[in-house]
Amino acid sequence: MDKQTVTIYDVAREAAVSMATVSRVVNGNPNVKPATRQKVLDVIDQLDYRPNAVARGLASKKTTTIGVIIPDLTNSYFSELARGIDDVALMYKYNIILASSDENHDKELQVVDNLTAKQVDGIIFMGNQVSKDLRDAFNRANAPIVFAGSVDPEHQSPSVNIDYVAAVTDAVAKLVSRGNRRIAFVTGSMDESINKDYRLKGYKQALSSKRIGYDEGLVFQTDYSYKAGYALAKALQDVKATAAFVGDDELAAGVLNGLTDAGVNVPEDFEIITSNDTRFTEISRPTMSSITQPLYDIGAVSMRLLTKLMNNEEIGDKTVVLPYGLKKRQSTK
Amino acid sequence: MDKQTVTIYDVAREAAVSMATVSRVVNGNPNVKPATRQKVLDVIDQLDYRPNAVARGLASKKTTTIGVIIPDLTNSYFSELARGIDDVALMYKYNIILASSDENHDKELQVVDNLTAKQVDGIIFMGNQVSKDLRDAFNRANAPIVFAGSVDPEHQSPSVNIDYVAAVTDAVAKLVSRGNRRIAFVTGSMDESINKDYRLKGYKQALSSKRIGYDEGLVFQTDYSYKAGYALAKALQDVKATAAFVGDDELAAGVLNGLTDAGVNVPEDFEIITSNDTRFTEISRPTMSSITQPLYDIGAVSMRLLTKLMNNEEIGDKTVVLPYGLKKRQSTK
DNA sequence: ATATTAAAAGTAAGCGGTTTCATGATTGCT
DNA sequence: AGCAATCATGAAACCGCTTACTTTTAATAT
Repeated sequence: MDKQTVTIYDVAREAAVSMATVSRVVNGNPNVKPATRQKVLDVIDQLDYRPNAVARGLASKKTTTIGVIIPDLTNSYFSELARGIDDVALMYKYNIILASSDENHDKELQVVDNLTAKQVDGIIFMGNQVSKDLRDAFNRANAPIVFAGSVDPEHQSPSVNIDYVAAVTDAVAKLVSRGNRRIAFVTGSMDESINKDYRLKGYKQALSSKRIGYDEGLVFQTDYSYKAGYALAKALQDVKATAAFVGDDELAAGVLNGLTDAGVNVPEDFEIITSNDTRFTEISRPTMSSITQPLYDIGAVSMRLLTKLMNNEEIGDKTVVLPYGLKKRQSTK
Repeated sequence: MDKQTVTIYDVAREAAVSMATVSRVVNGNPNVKPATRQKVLDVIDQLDYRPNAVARGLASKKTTTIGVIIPDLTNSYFSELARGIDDVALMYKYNIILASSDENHDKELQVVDNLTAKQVDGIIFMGNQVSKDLRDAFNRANAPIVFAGSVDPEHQSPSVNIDYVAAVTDAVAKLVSRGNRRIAFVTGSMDESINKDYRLKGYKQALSSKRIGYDEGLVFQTDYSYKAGYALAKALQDVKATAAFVGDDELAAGVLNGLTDAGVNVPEDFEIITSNDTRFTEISRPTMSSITQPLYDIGAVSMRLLTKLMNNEEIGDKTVVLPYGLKKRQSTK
């Protein structure tokens, strides 16, 4: 059944050297005479030897595998991050064990323990609630963690982000400056720190700096889906909002289309700014103005940071903040 | 540095049994006296022992890890499949090593060898060209492969799909029945078997059954991106096409918006049917008519099939064909 | 030539489990 | 009570590689 696999031992025998020597050439250890190295290399080639990564992992305690915890694969925001992660992981020869969390606490816990059992060398976490349990699980993992495009409210773990507060402040201020007084704040669950502690803060900040009162009735929490956004159209009209900041592009597309289908003209009667500048912002009609963030880079930088951590390199600031912007498209005047 | 990890040996000592016994209880082997089992379980609990999956993998030659080769994480078609895969993988306790191929041959090759080195128990492949080299790499992997939402033109590997030929035939026939005579065929590279051998066949079939000549000038190959589609608008008008079948939703959205922005009314002046029924079809305006496929299920079934294969279970037909449909939305009359 | 040092190669002990096989403890029967 | 059959456990080999340590070989110095 099993195809005969050739092991380091076979190579050693065939090349008439010890396993140690073979291991050395495989690992690029310089303490090998060129002639010997060549001989071994030839045998490796001839036998088509391929080192068993599992054995290697056990012996060296390094698996060259990292875990990536992602709330939702099908959400562009996360998949763009993942792409950045993936690319630099490849660059540094790490493999990725992808683990979906569905933003579900128990699942996250289980997933982390799982990754720990698999002895990953590091973990990239996307998600926005970190319970004590989860923190414990992280610690058990005995591997560095970095938060990618996700915020660690307690600033215990390294993370790479944009300045969410400032970004939202800017976005909402823009809406205000266009004369909007009743600006809805539409995001996912307020249990998520990014919403509760960052975005909402930016929202309030923008309002108060313009002397606009905060009205809780304008705050909508729902899930990050097109459908959820679409369904929100009526409520938005009911509260007489004339604009909205939305925390997710797909959600924003839903809001946009829901409103449009309800006969509301965007941007004339209602302005929308969304958050992630994913492809949805271009595809929808009207196209959507958005906060822009370097999604790919957030992923890439996270992974790069992780490699440093795994390498025990000194790193400066544990939290890196990437620049954001505001892109005007058709959903704002 | 390293946190003290507790091993099976520690548990054995503490519980005053042998490692073998601990191993047995961990693995649910029935040959353990209930009292002993309980004692061991208690110690495991007390010591917070967690088996090292790498060691396990080496000893048992099973890693409970599978490889998933995906051309593009950010493409909804694939990420929807991946979600299905992920869910049932979780169900069966498998972890996923995600490997992006970018639909690039060399990368695919490297990736497969990589997964092989990591001793994955199985592989799910998405992609549409299988060179001899790649086939060889698959064989070396010594692990079952299944093609998910991708076609193996030589029918050597198990796969789960829809009937692409029939689906495209239906779609194009629908366009014809609306009176369109010049129907463009817009997809990705013709190097991909799914395009060259399946979709195109369906296209031709639909035309010839309606006695419409095949015009190569109506066939467009490009990459699966919004931009590419958008850029195609002019060419589409130049060849005087009045409708198009498009092989990817994002691409279709590009075509749609490109046309719209060029002043062409969809569907009045130009009808579009796309292929994957992803969320883009709902978000665009007008919404897009599409072939419907059970994306999640294709992924899920693929994974389920893989588990059977890994388990050496007898399976009936190596290629499972799931039902497709046609969903009329606003991009067709 | 010989002593000293550095470079190259080998030995073998793990890494943390699984699993085969042997052995001792139980149980069932007559 | 005596013996076979069954169950529960332990001993130890092994999975395929890395690595600390030792030995051998080569190079340089004296």
